[in-house]
Amino acid sequence: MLDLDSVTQQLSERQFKITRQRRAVLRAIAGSNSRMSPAEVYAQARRNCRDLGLATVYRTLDILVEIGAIRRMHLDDGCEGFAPASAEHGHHLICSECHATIEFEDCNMTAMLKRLESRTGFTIEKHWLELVGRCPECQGKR
Amino acid sequence: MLDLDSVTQQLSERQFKITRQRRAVLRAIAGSNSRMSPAEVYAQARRNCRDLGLATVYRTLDILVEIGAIRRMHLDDGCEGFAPASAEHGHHLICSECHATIEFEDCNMTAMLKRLESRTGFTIEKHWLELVGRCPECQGKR
DNA sequence: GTGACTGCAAATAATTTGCATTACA
DNA sequence: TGTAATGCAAATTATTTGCAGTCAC
Repeated sequence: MLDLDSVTQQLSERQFKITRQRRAVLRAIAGSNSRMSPAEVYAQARRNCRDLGLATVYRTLDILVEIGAIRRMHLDDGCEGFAPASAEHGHHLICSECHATIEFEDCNMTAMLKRLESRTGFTIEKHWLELVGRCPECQGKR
Repeated sequence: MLDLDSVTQQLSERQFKITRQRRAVLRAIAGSNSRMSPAEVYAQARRNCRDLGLATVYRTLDILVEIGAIRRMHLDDGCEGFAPASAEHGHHLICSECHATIEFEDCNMTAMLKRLESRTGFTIEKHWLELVGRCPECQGKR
């Protein structure tokens, strides 16, 4: 879930203006419980802001990633999905059927990372983890 | 690393023809120690096969993903990187500076996945993990 | 021999940019 | 009011497709 007030505040602090268009994009993302493509965000946000342009959606998504309000995700068919990222260090669990998306934090990988660092000589800076499965509602389907 | 002979054999078994172009693409990927974009594969493979077309590279990469010889990766700047995937269940560790790529298998997540399944009600089908860091050679740089 | 494979060019899709205009703060 | 942000259209980039010719088996 995305907390509109706190994101809005963050935008202000960073000197970004709170425009009607940005508000519409935020509401679109906050109102969805699944990861969205730029086109989906556009379609949804347009309902609240009829003169929104697709380019603005791209520009806004970039800003939201920059301030950490949403996170870029990998999708099976390619890339460029976005989902809210409320947690400082969060990952996503996505339903392969309906794309419902849940954020979780306890990935518990420090021990494994340490082991890998000493084995490879790499210094690991970050990790990227996504889980794909079936949400409770979709488990019967297909 | 990519074992040319075994991939070639897999291609044959699946009734794919071993063409000069496919060989060049395979050699390009096998000869690199880092993840490559389609354009990089094309540039490299072209050195061994001057009349190679970019479309063929795309078609070949699709086939290689299909037979599991390489794996699609997420890159920070977007998507569509490819790296060899020799292990049945492997993940990648990528250097953020030079893009050197190492595959590893022991991700050790079963306990965490179980916990998450019971907490969320999801059935987790697969996970996607990538680590980004600095390889030994690049640790001084920047 | 023949069907899968190819290069090329054209088509499509996705994203970014330039610029005159608008609207936050 | 001044400047960042916008919509639109054009430009760019990435990927896919159609098709006549080619080549692996």
